[in-house]
Amino acid sequence: MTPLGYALLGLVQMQPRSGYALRKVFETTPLGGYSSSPGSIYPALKSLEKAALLVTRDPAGKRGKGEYHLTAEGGRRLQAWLASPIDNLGEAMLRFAFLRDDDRDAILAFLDAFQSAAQSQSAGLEAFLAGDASKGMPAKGRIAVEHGLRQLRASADWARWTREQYSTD
Amino acid sequence: MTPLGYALLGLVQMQPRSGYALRKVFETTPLGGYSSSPGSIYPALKSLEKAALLVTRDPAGKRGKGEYHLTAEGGRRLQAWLASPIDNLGEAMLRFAFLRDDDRDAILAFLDAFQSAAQSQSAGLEAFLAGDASKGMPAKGRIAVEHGLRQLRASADWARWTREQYSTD
DNA sequence: CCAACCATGTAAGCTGTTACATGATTGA
DNA sequence: TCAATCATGTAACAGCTTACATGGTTGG
Repeated sequence: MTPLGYALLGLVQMQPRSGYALRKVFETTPLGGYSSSPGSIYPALKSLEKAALLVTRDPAGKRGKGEYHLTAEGGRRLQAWLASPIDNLGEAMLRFAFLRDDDRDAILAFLDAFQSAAQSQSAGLEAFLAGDASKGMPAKGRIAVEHGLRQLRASADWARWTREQYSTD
Repeated sequence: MTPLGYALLGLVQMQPRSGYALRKVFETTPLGGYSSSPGSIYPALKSLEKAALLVTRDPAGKRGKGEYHLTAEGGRRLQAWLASPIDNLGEAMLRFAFLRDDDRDAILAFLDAFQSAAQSQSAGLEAFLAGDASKGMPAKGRIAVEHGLRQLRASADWARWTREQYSTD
């Protein structure tokens, strides 16, 4: 499953939607980074449907076409993804957006894991800069790595800040 | 041309290398984010060679196989890429690493453009948060966007900091 | 001599991009 | 009625990932 697939599952879980409505979300929000254009979304929806993670249900009073709903298996897969260990910080942010609002424990656990992943990646870059491997590198290479470090620190700061929001209210 | 292709051109320009040596660079530096494993690098090298942006030259006293060298056209393509307007900040960092150290003007121009791209993307996210499109969004969605904002601000800060390094020495 | 590393590839499969195609509905 | 937008797709192509295959060289 690709990030796009999980994004679709997550959006449908929040609220059943038609393919077109899902596309609109990607077009009008920063989620757009995970997709673009019908050429990826419709095939992805088809494949989720074939895998029985989504179903189209027709009615709901509206005259429109079918809306996608999450199946039980789809819900399980989404949950498993949300709870899996963090390896990729970019994908992790997508996960954060889909965590259940009422599951405070999961949110706090996520934030801790996210912060510690960011810190350990920072430590990796620092070790790289301190080590032999970076010796032959031109100055701008090292400065580019510094950019990566600043990004990781910003991520860790975000996690700290967000954790406060969630624990002190 | 993909980022990987440009990364290969840039590395070869810094110093002619064999395919294996190039792979090692990706394996042992943070540049690794742009590739992995032979399955992408060797085919990419072949295609750059077919496009006449790289050539293999055998000798150099060493008994090893051929090393890749940049052709005149390859140099032009690399230059054009380095000088093109910034649209993607991630790719821009790759470019920064390959800017010529002696071309101070280009470096300063890059940093200005990078900073202004980061700021304009920040402004875009802020506008999104202030606008109607974000109204229906759950709280965690907005907090995830805040993460994006912090990343962009960290990028802009990096550009300011780096610019100082380059102008005051 | 054998393990490790040098060194280069190929093939299958999946995703995503781009670009095009189609038809229905609706507001001016 | 005509343009815009709703709504859904398909086809060609390129790129990457994974996994496998193959041989040479070298240090212990």
